[in-house]
Amino acid sequence: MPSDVRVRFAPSPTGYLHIGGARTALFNWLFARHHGGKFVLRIEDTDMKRNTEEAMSAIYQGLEWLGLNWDEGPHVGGEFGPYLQSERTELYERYLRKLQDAGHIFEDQGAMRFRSPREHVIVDDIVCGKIDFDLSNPATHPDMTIRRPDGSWIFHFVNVIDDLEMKISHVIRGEDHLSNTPKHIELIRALGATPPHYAHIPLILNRDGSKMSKRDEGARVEYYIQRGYLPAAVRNYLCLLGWSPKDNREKLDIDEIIRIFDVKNIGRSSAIFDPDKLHWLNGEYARELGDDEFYELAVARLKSSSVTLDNYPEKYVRAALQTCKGKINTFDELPAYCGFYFTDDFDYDPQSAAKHFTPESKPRLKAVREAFSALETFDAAEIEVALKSTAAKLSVKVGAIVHPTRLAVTGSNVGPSLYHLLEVLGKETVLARIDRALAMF
RNA sequence: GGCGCGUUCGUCUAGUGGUUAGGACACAGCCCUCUCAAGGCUGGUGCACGGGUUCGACUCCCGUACGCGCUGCCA
Repeated sequence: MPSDVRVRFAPSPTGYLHIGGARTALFNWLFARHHGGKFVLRIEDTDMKRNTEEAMSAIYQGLEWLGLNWDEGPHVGGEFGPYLQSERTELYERYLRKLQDAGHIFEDQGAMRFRSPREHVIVDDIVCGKIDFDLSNPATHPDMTIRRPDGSWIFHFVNVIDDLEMKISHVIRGEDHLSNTPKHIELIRALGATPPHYAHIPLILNRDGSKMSKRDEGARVEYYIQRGYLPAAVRNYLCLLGWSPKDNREKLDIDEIIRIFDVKNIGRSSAIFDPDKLHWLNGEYARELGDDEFYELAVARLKSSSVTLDNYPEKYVRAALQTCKGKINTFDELPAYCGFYFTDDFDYDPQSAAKHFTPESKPRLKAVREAFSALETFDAAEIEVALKSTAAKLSVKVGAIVHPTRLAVTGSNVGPSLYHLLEVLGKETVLARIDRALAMF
């Protein structure tokens, strides 16, 4: 039996996809997938002035990146199209006439307004419960305008009409619309139709509790795409804002989420977006990546950074990146983490140098150089033996020679496994870099 | 101002009358260890406040405070 669950995500093209909007889309998508229903994308572009294809592509790209495929909407079509409100004006005219004929409309300075029946409206919300709104006072609940004097349409009207026309069964949207819902219901009833089911989900807030706005860093999905986050991780994190599987699991496969997702389990209080937790979760996903997958993503990220890979054979690049796998949480950390592989011209981190380029370091580095130059095979295992025996010979801890060596060869005291990194770099390069460091003393 | 919604560690959350209030992120310490991560262990911090109801309230009711939303010819 096919499901008659039909939900929609109805953004207005403002040029980017807001992270809160993405979560609203995600919850709609999950609901549709859970019930085997349809997820519809509708673009609310009634404000014609700045609605371009470029502005909309940010929405399409963001949704696609998150894997939120729509069953009906732009690009894919569907039997209830068109899915751009700017192409549906005839429909709105028809509905306006219908309301006029029934005597629900009056004109006010050129604008068309809907005369409220002025009654109590009970919104029976799936997450918020039953809420009684008293719309009897015109002073506090003025008759809403549905069309401006210039002929353009107001959101409340076209949104409601399209939900009706597109046979939307459940309206899952941000809580900021909760107070608007009784007005929408009035309109629907005046049309002789039955309202959809409603589910208003809590908003996502900034660290300081303020509403996330377009100015905030991290408020747009684009930001996470650019910074090298993994879509599965961002999607997983978004699921956890206001929803929980209730069994302490956090990292969840999307198929598992679809299976257990239930709107009724969505919380009622707003949630603060925590970049630290997303960062951690992204690391959890990044560590699970396959070698090839990691390599592809890493190369893609490095290509858009100042690191140049052109002069290095793929085998070298692969080996180098392999030593970074599991060490980073997001790919934008990569250029700084592995840059030393792809240039000999790097600076020594001043704080590390102060600590590890000391007078005692010189003889140690020299000893390391000697041990390395004597090696026949320059691989991680041999390097480890050489470093440890050198440390033993000098009667110092391994760390006492490892740190200066790492600093000399990479410019930093943080990075991949030293033994493996040296193997990748190769004997010649390593010796040259130690010489360069030695010249500092 | 009016109306609506909300309030469990710093943050995300579990919890629906009797729990040592659980987990995760972050933070601190320890272990592991070639650094950093990862992993393991340990630690601290929480039911906004005041009244009820009840033998017993984080849980139910009423207030207060605080936050947020709506109150547009924005969406």
